[in-house]
Amino acid sequence: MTTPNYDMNGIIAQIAEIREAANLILEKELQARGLTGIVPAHGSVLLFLFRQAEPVPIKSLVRQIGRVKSTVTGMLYTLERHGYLVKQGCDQDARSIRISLTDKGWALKKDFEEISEKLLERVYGGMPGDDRQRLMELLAVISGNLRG
Amino acid sequence: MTTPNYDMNGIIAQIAEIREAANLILEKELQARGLTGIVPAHGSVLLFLFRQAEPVPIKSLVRQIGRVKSTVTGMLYTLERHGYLVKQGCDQDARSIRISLTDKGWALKKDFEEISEKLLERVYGGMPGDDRQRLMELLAVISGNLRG
DNA sequence: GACAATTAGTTCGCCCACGAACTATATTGC
DNA sequence: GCAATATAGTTCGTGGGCGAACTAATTGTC
Repeated sequence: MTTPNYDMNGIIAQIAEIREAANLILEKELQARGLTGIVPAHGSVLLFLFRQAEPVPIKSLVRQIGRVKSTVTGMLYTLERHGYLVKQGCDQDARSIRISLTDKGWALKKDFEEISEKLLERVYGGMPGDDRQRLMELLAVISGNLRG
Repeated sequence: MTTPNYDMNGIIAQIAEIREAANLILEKELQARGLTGIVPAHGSVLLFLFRQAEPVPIKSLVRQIGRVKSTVTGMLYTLERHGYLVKQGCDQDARSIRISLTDKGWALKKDFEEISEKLLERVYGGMPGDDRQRLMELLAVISGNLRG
């Protein structure tokens, strides 16, 4: 269960495996902290909301996090149901709904930062700084190749 | 939709992005070839079945591909429904179900190989061989760090 | 041989993820 | 002013992914 074994396209399989392993670690850490209802996929939503001082329309969230509207609708429903955020109507535009974190939501910020740092340490381990740098450069190249 | 933008843990975000981009390319390629009902997640299942000369119990598939039983049940249902594989009872063990590719399933082998190669070229682009090697080494380190 | 413990698979509930269709409001054009 | 169009979100159907509970058959034990 922990280690996928399909050896299709070397790198891509390797990359998929790393991503899954990282997600697993995040899930465990969330669980260890008793943060129910939060899953790794919520990370991008939370990170975005942590940067907002005021309620923001869902639209701007969607624009930022690289997820489709309907997916966002679902995640927001989950986060709202667990009391991490609230929705409110907008006076200027009746179609728009503005979302903001509750106190319970803001309380995640510290956990988020701590968990992120912890994961990062775990990922790199004792890898030297210049190797880390090189790795990021090479990944950036690949990312660019796929984007083009 | 193409470029997720959450910049949480540099590498992990980068890795997640690459994986998603690769999946997107695979989906497009599958669609371009008219291979309906097949999604990237089926890759590990197919790769496993391509290596089997005879019907194999689901159990051994589960052991190999790093997915939980219930997930495999679902994927097999999909692949069966689309005519890529068949299930048959086992004489020795009435609990066991043996699966095997149909002709339509075996026909995927060629596509699979071509698409894999194409993706690999796309991923690496003009990256020199020693850089590729170095990248794989560094990824292996990270993979090891997460596994431990 | 009877009963307990394993094992193989399925089912169910929950979640992310997508696209297509839909509702309701806002804008634009004339 | 009003019809056409664009925009914000939701809903629905499909599918992967997980864990927990369940069924049925097998194996182990006494």
